[in-house]
Amino acid sequence: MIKCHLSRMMGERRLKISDVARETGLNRGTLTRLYHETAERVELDVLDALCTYFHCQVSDIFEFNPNPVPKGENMAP
Amino acid sequence: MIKCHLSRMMGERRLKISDVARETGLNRGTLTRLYHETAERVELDVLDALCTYFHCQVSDIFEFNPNPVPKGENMAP
DNA sequence: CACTTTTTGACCTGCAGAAGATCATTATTT
DNA sequence: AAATAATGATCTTCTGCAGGTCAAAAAGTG
Repeated sequence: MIKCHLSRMMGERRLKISDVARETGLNRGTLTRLYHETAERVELDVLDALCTYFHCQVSDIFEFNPNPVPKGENMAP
Repeated sequence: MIKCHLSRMMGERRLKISDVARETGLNRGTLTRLYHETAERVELDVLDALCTYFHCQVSDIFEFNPNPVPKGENMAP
């Protein structure tokens, strides 16, 4: 599965969704979906804006995990 | 800008669009758009299927290029 | 070479999901 | 406590991929 690390990247920088939305101009709903990993698609413009904003690569935001965690494990609150 | 390396990855393996479409089950139109970099969004399912198929990471397929090539340059044939 | 098969690009319609806006609830500030 | 900000949820609109088809181009075959 594809894992989105936006929440981690924001956490490391102590950023709020509203901060990123304001400073990137991206839609807050879009960021919320990426943050909570409920997004099922990504606009390349959005990915571009995030990479620019975080000065990072695509791989810092999206990671392919060939070994998804089995259900019910690693679910610490 | 976000660069898609699908054409390079396919070229290295001498794969045709129809090969990848057949073997991944992905829509040919979708692959054509990624191949020619006319796609403006990516379904995460599609990205997952491509990473699985090529045994690669997201960064092998998508790259963020903070220094896009100026118009009219590097446009060999 | 001509003929067949495969691949490709282009186009169309339907539809899934992001964009954009709004509202109620919850945090945070003052 | 009151005011402000942030968030989650929900709704409508709109963009562009999925899926299909068609004609042209490429590759394969006798």
